[in-house]
Amino acid sequence: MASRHPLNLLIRKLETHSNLSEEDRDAIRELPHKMRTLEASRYIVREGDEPVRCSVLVDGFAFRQKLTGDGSRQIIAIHIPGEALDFQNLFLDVSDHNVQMLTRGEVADVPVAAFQDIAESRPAVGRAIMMATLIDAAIFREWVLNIGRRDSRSRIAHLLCEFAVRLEAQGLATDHFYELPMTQEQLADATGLTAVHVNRVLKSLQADGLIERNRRSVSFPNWKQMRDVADFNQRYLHLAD
Amino acid sequence: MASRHPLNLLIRKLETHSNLSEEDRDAIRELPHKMRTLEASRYIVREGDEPVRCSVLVDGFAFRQKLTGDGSRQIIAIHIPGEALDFQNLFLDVSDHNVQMLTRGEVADVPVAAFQDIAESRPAVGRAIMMATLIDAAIFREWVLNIGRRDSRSRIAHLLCEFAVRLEAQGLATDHFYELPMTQEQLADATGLTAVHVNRVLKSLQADGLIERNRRSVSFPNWKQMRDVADFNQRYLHLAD
DNA sequence: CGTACGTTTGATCTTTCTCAATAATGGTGG
DNA sequence: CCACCATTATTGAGAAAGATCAAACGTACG
Repeated sequence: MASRHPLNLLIRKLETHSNLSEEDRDAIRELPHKMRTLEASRYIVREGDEPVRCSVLVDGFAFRQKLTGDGSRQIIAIHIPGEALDFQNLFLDVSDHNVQMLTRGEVADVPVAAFQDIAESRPAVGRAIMMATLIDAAIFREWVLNIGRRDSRSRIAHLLCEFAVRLEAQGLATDHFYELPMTQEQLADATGLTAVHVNRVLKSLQADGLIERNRRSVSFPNWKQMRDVADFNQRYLHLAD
Repeated sequence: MASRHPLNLLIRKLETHSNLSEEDRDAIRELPHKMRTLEASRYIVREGDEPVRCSVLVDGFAFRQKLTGDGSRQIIAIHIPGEALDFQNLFLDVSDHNVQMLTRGEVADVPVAAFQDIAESRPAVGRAIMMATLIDAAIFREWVLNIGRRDSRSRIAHLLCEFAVRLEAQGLATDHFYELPMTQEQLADATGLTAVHVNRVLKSLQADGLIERNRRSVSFPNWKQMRDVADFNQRYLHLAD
């Protein structure tokens, strides 16, 4: 059944910002690929690697990460199902950062050449891939702003909002409610803060009725107010409609 | 004379990470373009704009910038002559950030369609443009790390090192000596600090013999040590050789 | 020569970090 | 199903980095 195809999520993702024809979609489904199940924290790309294949995240979550010389970690991006993890390195000789699984999950490994072929033979697909890559860059830019110029409260709120909107766009959450697969330590590495401080900010957001937490799930009783606190404007995500 | 051609700098830039043939270079020189002289702080792209042309910086410096809701500014990237300022927006409908001149300078405006044509008709050029875009993204990632996880001293040192290496790769500086066209206020907006603190850090770097300043020019008496303080590793710039 | 902008300095305040300890949670082997 | 262990979350107290406020000093330029 077509809806079970592992690359359907990639199609859905590409269609949040471009238009594809039925033939384009079929061509994507016909991409050769091999499924792999990966444990949490397993590396998918390591700094210094030459890119060999292109992995599409099918199930679970992943993140990009860089380390400073003294070993502290900065999470640069979080990836959700349907997103390709290697477009950023596809045309470069060596990877300049790491990509790791955040949770247990599955990836579909597609040969680089197959992606290059489809991008050439189907201009709409090529354009969609280019756009997805540029939107990743737009998210990096927003993260620079978030970490450089927002205080810890807005910063964490912004991350939570971004995640909510991206999950909903991808059909993986509704009503601003979702499982947040990150520990407070990881949240800290994503926001340039410490885990202790993240804990305090989360509690304060909760005390103010801006978020509700239960285990790892999060929801926003007052989305509008939350968006204000987060200074969140989704333009940079370039979602259609 | 060919060496005077304004797009030669773009060619030089593209050749720091890809190979182009003589025909590719000629085709770039034949791109239709119109020169404009712009004053410092003049906007080239504004958030919300639809991209219409693609400007290549020929002389002077420019920067990318985003603002928070309460008006504080984060500089996301600095651009030097030879770099294209609109690749990041070329395939997206609306710009999600601003691009402004840092100093007085000149840009060559190239019609978007001309860039798309050359990218299609000359695969090596298309690939070089793609790579330049991906390297911009790699620089954004390093900035996230820099702002998120380095202290103010390393942070500023890192910015100064990056600038030195990029200028030298582009043939615009030698021996780790250059004119830094930024005020301390702008340096602060680029590093997520305040101008006052930037001033203190610069003085301290100077006191420790790591930098020498004279007006706006900077040099590094001890590059190796500077690189250590900055935790600077140029891999993310993906320079050939 | 005066005005605007950029730099420098001092004093004080805040945010966030660090260190340390305790509590909760989840998963595992028996 | 239970006891145990490792990880994650929570809390408090004190320290530090960097911000803020305010003023003085330089410099460039009309």
